Amino acid sequence: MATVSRESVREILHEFLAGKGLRKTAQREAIIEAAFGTNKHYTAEELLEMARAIDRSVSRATVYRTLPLLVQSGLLRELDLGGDTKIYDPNFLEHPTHNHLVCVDCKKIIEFEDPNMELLENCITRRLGFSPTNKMVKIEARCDELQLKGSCTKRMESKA
Amino acid sequence: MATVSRESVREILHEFLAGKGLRKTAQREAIIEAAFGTNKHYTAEELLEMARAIDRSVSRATVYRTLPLLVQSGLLRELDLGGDTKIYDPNFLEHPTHNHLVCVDCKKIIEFEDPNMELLENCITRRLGFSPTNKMVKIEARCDELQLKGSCTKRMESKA
DNA sequence: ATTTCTGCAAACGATTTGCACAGGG
DNA sequence: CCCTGTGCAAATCGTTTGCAGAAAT
Repeated sequence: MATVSRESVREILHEFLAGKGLRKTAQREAIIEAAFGTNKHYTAEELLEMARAIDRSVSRATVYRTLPLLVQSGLLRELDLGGDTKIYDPNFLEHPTHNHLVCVDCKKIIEFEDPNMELLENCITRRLGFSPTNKMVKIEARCDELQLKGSCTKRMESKA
Repeated sequence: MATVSRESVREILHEFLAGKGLRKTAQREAIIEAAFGTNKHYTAEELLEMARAIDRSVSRATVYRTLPLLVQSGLLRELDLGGDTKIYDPNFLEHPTHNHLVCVDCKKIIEFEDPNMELLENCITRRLGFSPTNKMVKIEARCDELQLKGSCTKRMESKA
């Protein structure tokens, strides 16, 4: 699935940080490693756990301070899928135009890409006088399980 | 703009509340009056102010306890447009399928309806095994001002 | 009378921030 | 060395909740 190597991500990030006069620290390295060592979504708290598995000294504050940097770099996407926790998605390099479908009950997230949607988004956005930059579409819906059984199996295991 | 009368809203809501064995109180009346006395979006805090203008005794807690009821009734829509504050939209009776476009900078919200988008949403949603219920699309983009001047006039006056 | 509602203030949970020290350049 | 980065713990901010009294049925 990952067509962009971990190395190039690290490289891009190093350039990005260097360009901003930011330093290369063990904690940031660990966070970066954790952030792009998966292609699953995660919360800040989950990223903290993952980063700590690499470097025990990483603190919550540093994760929260580093996340905005990763987002600014363009390699990480911050998703507001409802709920009180932000979700981060490391899959945008490979699928820059993908969107999200979220089950209203179990919050299961499905990523999808659709050229028609892409096209239509652009049309609508322009028609309304906006510039189609940084678009982001979320569709809330009911997953099959919810539709059939009235509740979702995944409901308890989901974190957001 | 408002084709659904305030009276029918009140009626529907009374039935809804009665059906749940809920009581009709002065505070709820004030909140309902405030919530549907406008067709603009508002936050919980803003609704509190509006409701207090009608009945000074309305408290923040009651607003927060009443909002979910109004949402359940189907007359009020809760929007997660990013940011840390939920936004409520009383315009869904008139425009049940409308979506939102949000400026990434000034957070200006534009409502739009588009039959193609509607159709496409349904197709995609079904294709992915979800049921097209309770859909909700948000497009983040840059408004004209932001694009041209690099910042938005509305930036300071916007609340969310 | 019984049960739901309410306001108040304390509790909450995610995120942010002030501070003094640690550690890159 | 200088200045940024860090962990810690306290602070925020929107929202939720426990409680005792108030009001609706």
